[in-house]
Amino acid sequence: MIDSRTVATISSIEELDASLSSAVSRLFRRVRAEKASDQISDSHRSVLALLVKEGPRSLSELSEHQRVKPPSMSQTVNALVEQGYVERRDDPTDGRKVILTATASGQALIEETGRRFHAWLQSHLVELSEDDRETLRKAATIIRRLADS
Amino acid sequence: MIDSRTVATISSIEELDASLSSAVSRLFRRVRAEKASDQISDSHRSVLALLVKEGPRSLSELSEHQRVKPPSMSQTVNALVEQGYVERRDDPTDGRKVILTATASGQALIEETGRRFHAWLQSHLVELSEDDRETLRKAATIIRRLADS
DNA sequence: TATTGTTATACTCTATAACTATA
DNA sequence: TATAGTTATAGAGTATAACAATA
Repeated sequence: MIDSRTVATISSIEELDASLSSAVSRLFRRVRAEKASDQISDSHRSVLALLVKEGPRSLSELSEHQRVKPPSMSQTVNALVEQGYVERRDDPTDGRKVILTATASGQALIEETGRRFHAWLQSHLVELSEDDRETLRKAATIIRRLADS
Repeated sequence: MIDSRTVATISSIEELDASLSSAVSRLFRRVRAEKASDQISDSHRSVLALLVKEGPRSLSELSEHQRVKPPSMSQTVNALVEQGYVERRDDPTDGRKVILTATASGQALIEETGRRFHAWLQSHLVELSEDDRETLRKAATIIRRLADS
């Protein structure tokens, strides 16, 4: 049964949907623009950041996590190894596998990249009212739940 | 001067930054995954959606809006014209310009794409409490302000 | 001269197919 | 046989450089 209250809810959900989609998409583009002033590409940084934050991984683990095929990840890893950001060594327990580890230089790069973006976002967050920040805190939790569901 | 209260604010802003960055990034990836089940690529759809929603544009207007160089946009537009989603005609008032317009087929494609994604998001939004939706409404406004600043 | 757009060419990231080496 | 990874090759999207046409 659809009464007037249900109709109001549907309409407000469509508006929320449109508003939220647009806002998130704009923020994401802004994030990308900040990151773009970097030496390293988005996909390379994303792999390097995973190795820095979550430790060594095999090639297939990386390719699954980034949702690319193994040959693509192989190429990405090659570039990172050549640039000295990642070290590749054989897995002693399984000769088919390789273990990819971020080097000190790779760690430093990720920290610098993060520092720059977060400096941008934080400088804007600090200008908000505490009420607005509290709203964003709650929203982040809700958005994360939505994205993971 | 940094007192204990300032320190507390800095720390909470760092946490909000981390939490918000992560949540937005996850939602965006989820959005992309929904869209990926499409015939048309992300960059092409983005251009077509602009023409559908905001009306005819010149090539340089499109390239500026999407932040790509004119030759790249020229190629994107070529593909959309070949597929029948966009019509290209000369600007009667300025012989250098071209006017790009979405065709009926292009409009239909964007509507279908939107329908599918919004169905996903809306189906999740209706499951939230009204309080959570109100939080998201406020957050969308704040996030948009952040992204545009 | 400056602006609008196109063509030619190259680079990056991704994919599929075919292969090697190991389990 | 199945799994982990690499090499070869191709396609999509982007860029720069050089160009043509118009203002």
